[in-house]
Amino acid sequence: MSESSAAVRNTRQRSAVSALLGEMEGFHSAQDLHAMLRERGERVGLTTVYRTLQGLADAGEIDVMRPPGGEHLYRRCSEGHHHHLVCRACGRTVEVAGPAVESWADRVAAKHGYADVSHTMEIFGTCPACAR
Amino acid sequence: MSESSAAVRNTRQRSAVSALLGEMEGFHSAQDLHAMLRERGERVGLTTVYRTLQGLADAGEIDVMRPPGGEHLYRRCSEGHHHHLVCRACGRTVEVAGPAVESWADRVAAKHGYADVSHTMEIFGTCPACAR
DNA sequence: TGCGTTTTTGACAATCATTATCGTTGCCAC
DNA sequence: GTGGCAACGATAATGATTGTCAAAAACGCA
Repeated sequence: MSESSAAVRNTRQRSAVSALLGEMEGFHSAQDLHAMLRERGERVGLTTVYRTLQGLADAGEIDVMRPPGGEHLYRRCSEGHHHHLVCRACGRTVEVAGPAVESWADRVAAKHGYADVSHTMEIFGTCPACAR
Repeated sequence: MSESSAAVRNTRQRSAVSALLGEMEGFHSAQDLHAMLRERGERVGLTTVYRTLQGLADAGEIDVMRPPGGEHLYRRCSEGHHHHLVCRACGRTVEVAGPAVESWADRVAAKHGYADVSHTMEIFGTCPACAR
C-alpha cells in the first residue's frame, strides 16, 4: 500500500508504442498504430496497444481526439494544454493554444459553482489545400 | 429527379420523437428515447429513432454531445449556438454562451487559412450538489 | 376525393471499435 | 536466483450504430 511504488513497468511493448508515437505525425487510431507495429516486426497485442494508449492518455503524455462518427485518435502532443484545428477533408491538424478560452471555461464553470473543471474543444474546417 | 422537392414528410413517428424531446430536460441517448416512446405506447422502431435524431441534428434543431466513453446524447436546445457545462457525477447540464469563444475559434481558423469553420466544446466539472 | 409516386418505416442482421476475461509471461526487488 | 505481482495477449463479449429491403404511409395533383 505504499504510495511510492510507481507500479508502471518498463516493458518492450510500452516502449514500442511510445517510440512509434514519437515518430508519427498527426493522429492515428489504435488499430492503425497496432498495424504499424506489426509491420515493423514488433509483436504487440491489440489489447496492449489500447491499454498503453489509455495509460499514456491518462498520464497526459498523449492527446485523444474523438472525431464525429469515428474512432478515437491518439497523438503525441507538445507540452501543455492546447486544442486542435482539424481539416475535415485531409485531417491535417494544427495545434492551437487559447489561453483566453481556458480562462473563459474556468470562469464560466466557477460562476455556476462547478469545481474540478476540465474541457475539450475541437475546431473543424477545410484547410487551404483542400479548399481549392 | 427534381431537386426542388423539400422531401421531408410529416410522420407520426417524427412528431413523437420531436414532441418527446420538447418535454425532456437534459440529454438522453437514442436508446433512452426509444424506451420512453415505447412506454408511452408510441410504436416507433429503434432505427427510426436514430434516423430522426440524425435528421434533427443535421437541421440544427437538436444538439448532440459525445461524452468520453459513452453513447451519443441528444437534447433539444435553445436557439442559437452555445456550449454545455456538464457535471461529471450527476450529468446536470448548464447551457453557456461564449461569443468570445466563437470569434476566437473563427479567428484562429482564419489565421491558418481554414474555411467553413465549425467547432465543438464541452466543459466538464463537478456541480455544487455533487461536490459536497 | 382517389391514385400513383416516393419517402419513410422497422425488424433484423451486420459492423466494428472497444472492453472484459484469464491463463501465461516477464519485470523488478530482494 | 527466486518469488510476487503487474503486464501481456489471444479470444470472446459487448453494445451502440448503420445497412438492408420489402411493406406501409404521406404528399401532390388531377
